[in-house]
Amino acid sequence: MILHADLDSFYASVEQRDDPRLRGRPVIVGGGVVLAASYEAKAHGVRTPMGARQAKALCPDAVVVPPRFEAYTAASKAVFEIFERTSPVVEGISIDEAFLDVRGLRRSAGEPVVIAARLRREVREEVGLPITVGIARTKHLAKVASAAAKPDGLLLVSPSSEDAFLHPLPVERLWGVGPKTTEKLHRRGITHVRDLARLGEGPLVSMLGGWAGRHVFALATNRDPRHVVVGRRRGSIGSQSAIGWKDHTRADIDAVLVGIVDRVTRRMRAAERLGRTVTLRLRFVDFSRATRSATLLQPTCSTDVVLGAARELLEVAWAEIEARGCTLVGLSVGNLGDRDAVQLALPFHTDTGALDAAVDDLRTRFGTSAVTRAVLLGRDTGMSVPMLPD
DNA sequence: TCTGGGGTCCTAGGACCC
DNA sequence: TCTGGGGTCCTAGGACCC
Repeated sequence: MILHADLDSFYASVEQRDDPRLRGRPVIVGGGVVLAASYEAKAHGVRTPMGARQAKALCPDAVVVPPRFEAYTAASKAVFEIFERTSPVVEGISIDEAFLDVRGLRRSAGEPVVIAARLRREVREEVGLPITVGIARTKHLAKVASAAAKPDGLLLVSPSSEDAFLHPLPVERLWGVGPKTTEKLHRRGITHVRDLARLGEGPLVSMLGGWAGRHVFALATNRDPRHVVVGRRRGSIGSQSAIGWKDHTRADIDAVLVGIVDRVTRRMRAAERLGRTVTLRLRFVDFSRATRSATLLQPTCSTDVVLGAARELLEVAWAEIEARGCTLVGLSVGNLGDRDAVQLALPFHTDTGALDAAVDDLRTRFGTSAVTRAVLLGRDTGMSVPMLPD
């Protein structure tokens, strides 16, 4: 069985832990925007990412506190230490959640429910934070189960009750179905998971596209072969900055760019990572975005090299920015692409079912992100898999 | 619901190579 | 001189997640 462990309202819970006056009160972490809201605040309809003004209107009693990222990082580290000693197979998803594979631990540690209850108790006692755990046979079910059990809960979806659990859920509860997909489905009268399962794969593929359609159908029919992958490393490091509504000169924007590039390359050096692709993301007043990227001949973490590339990209983009007649309000630089790929040749497949199975197999063994390309060309395929970290 | 900063994954098309 | 299959790498954008 797989556990999905998810800290509740993480940032807000850390604030309530560290300041007793905040306990039992609605707490909002953030400045201009809500980064996290305690359950007391959520009860008033406060959500993330909501503007602070709107949040205050919904919940006038809320205490707004600025974020303390060092405290969250430290708390996360402490919780992950508990994860690691609970199971050797832990896959971190973000600062506040992880999957734990507890198959094979029955003998030494007990039933999954017992392991999960102990995990919750230890996180509460040792780190002082509430955490919710979903338990199921697959990652997806465990994830959906923890969401259903929040806050401070524990939910086991037993193998015999999987469809009964999944089918009555609204489509947007599936992990990977966001606002756009939900809207597409709702327009066609598809509101619940059981509707997706009944509809079949074909109609979903024509509605949502190849991958998305197959993915959503697989989740709705409770097929999720993904394994818990240990030791995943992030594939990119980036930083961004909102630069405000007023008009900016080239010099203003360049100053922001210098700051962002400095931050990114510092973090790259700290993480001992190199990148080859510099990506410049621009955000406009109407919240549209544009991306410009350039790939260097050699991977680097040098501030000067990345800044040079970012400046060139900005130069190219500038004309388009002006043509757009839109004020630039955000800027970000990311750097990625240092994964060294090795080529794998797949056996010759004449039917897509066998090919998909082979691809799925690689994905479960190496992780979804590891298999970067699987092209079906006629009846042949090529695929590249990056070398795994040590 | 009108938006912060950090990410992941997939798609489609073009340049280029043999 | 033109056409073609098979393939890699790069760029840009969309959708999603926390």
